[in-house]
Amino acid sequence: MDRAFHRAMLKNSIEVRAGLARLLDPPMDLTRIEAPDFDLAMTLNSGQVFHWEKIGDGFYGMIGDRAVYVEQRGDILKVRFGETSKPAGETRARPKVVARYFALDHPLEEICASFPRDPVINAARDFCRGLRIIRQPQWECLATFICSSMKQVAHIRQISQALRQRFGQRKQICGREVFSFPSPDALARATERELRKCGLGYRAKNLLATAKRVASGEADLDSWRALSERQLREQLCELPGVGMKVANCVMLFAYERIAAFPIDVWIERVLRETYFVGGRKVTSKAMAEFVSNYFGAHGGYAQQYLFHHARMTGKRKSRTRSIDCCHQT
DNA sequence: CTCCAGGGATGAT
DNA sequence: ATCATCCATGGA
Repeated sequence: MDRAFHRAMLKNSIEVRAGLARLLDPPMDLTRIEAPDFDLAMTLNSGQVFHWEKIGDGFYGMIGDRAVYVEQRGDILKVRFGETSKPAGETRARPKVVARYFALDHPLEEICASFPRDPVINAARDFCRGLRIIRQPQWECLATFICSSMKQVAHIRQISQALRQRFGQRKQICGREVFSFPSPDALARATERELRKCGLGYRAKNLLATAKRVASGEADLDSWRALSERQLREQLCELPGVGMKVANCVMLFAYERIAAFPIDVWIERVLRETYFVGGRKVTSKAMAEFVSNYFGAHGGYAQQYLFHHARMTGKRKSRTRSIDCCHQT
């Protein structure tokens, strides 16, 4: 009977563990949000935002200071917010916040229809159906892209995660930990050495200097929303670690300036191979002028589609192409 | 192992 | 105004 007792305990233990495991699963009472013409996974993996983690069917991350779980079922998003530390923790998801973050109001059909017609942008448009330019918090976006210089997307994700874990606030969603992006003050109080421990390398100095400017109010990111495109770019470029490319990313991803056209190594490769074939000595100014004229008012979207398509179809410098012709698995 | 990455600041032409 | 060089780090 002693053995029977142990068996009963073991069974009980297993059932308890199974119950706990169920609690850690995404809960059933998810808020449903209609999201037609939207591809959540492609949007979150397109190199515009770096902290969402895919586990199972959904993504765990944060929108502002709220922990969020979100998964896509066809044209429906199922969402849950984590408990907030603010008045009487409510966990009801607020669809408006999610819809705004994922820019579900952007008229994608209209935007895509405004693209010029050529084989390269056509292919990118078809490949990236449902990819949206999301609305990111300004500081989070600015700081992350200061860290992005000469880093691969995987590295940026790693740096973002390290900064969040070390300097952000821990939250919980569906039994998992997520961390908020640290405030300007939190980073401004850090030392360069501490930042370097997050894998920042030489970017630590720039991030720290910019954090101090923002924390002190010398740089008022929110008030810059009223500026013209040119004025906004000017202000951003005065911040340490921010040049044309990063400024355009922040304008595109955090200021709704969807004409902004960041030119990184991938996009430059596409431009040179597609629109500047043979032409030597193409200055960066000439490229910026060309894309502004050619892609127009929604150039940022065209840029993001070209970027994601080029990256996913892996067209780096012609690699050792020896065995990708006729092998079978 | 080597290669390269969502670049920017700096100093020399 | 354009150009070369250096800057750290780690995934592929």
